[in-house]
Amino acid sequence: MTKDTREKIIELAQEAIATRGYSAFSFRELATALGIKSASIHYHFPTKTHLGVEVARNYRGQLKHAFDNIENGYPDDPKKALESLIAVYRYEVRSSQRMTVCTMLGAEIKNLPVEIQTEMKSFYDLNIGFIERQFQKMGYENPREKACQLFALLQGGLMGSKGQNDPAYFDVVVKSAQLL
Amino acid sequence: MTKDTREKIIELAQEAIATRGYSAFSFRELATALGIKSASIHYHFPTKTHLGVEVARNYRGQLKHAFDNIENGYPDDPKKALESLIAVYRYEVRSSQRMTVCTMLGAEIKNLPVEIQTEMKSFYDLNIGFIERQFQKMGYENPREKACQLFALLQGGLMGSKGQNDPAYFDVVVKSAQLL
DNA sequence: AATCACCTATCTAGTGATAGATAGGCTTGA
DNA sequence: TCAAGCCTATCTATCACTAGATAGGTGATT
Repeated sequence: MTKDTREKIIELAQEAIATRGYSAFSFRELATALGIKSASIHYHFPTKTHLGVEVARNYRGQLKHAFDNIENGYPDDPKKALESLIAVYRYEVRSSQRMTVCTMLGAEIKNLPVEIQTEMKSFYDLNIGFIERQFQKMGYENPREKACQLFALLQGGLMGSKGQNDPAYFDVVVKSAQLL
Repeated sequence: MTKDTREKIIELAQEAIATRGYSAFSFRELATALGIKSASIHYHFPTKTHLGVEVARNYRGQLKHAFDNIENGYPDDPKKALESLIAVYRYEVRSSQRMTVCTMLGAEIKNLPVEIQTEMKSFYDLNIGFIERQFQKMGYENPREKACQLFALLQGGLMGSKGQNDPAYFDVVVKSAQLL
């Protein structure tokens, strides 16, 4: 019951961060959305930094979980696994107003409390690690490098689609990943 | 003399936006840096939106100017022209705390006044247009698509380098552009 | 040449709104 | 009974923004 509130706060904060950024969301706005008062959010998270860190950790967990699922689903089909990842991004491009938490916090990084800055590295490690493993399975010679390249393409493609308000941009960009 | 103040405000605001974002910079901080009062900034720019639009326009002008220079310098060497563009990004990666104005405002887009959102499209048109022209000169079959791909790579590479605090990431990412 | 009107660029002092944060009290269920 | 969860009420700091004043320069009229 009460645990729910805490989780809902994290969920809403995550959505807000991915959509408008860390510095642009407020306790009051989350509270209003939840039908409670901003003071009550401080009960669960003493400071905005605490909440931010928790969102980051939560996001990290979701990432890990999603990657585990994909890899369990396609243990011997790395190409399908990569396509699943791309499909997630494509879905975000087409159906949401959001960036990725990783992308948004990455852009804002110089304006974040150090505790959150620290979390950033793990987002990249998870994403690139997942991609790298697929490329390994595919027998590529420089799986790590290729992974960095694909991930940059995904991030750049997502950002560009939103910036130009053109979902097709993402598809065009990702097309070049067919040189996998 | 006095014209200078206005220009210095734009300059400082641009730096602040590229570093920490539109929603994270304040009139007071610019004023303090200039040794004046925030009220004086309102003399030059009635609202934050006005200033933001002016920064965007100014940035657009700088972009255009930089691209013109490169194209005049290498009218018959599109490869060198592209290398010049990449060198600019590489320099930003290694020597500054900044993102690009285009990258930063792109991430924040859902939190920007519409007047500034509108400017975004022109950043992409300029960047991608420049790259496309070089690919045309190089006789590529789908210069526009290739241009989108390279630009996404540059944006993603810049963001990733900052997010991981690893300049080498950019170099690794851009290496894949050697398939030009 | 002197005066009057206006402009530029800044100031002081303040507005109301909102930010994150805190102290202390009420309510409810185990 | 007592702690969890949320409340009211408030604080301090900062936000963008405004009103009104002032000092110094420009320029035209007399």
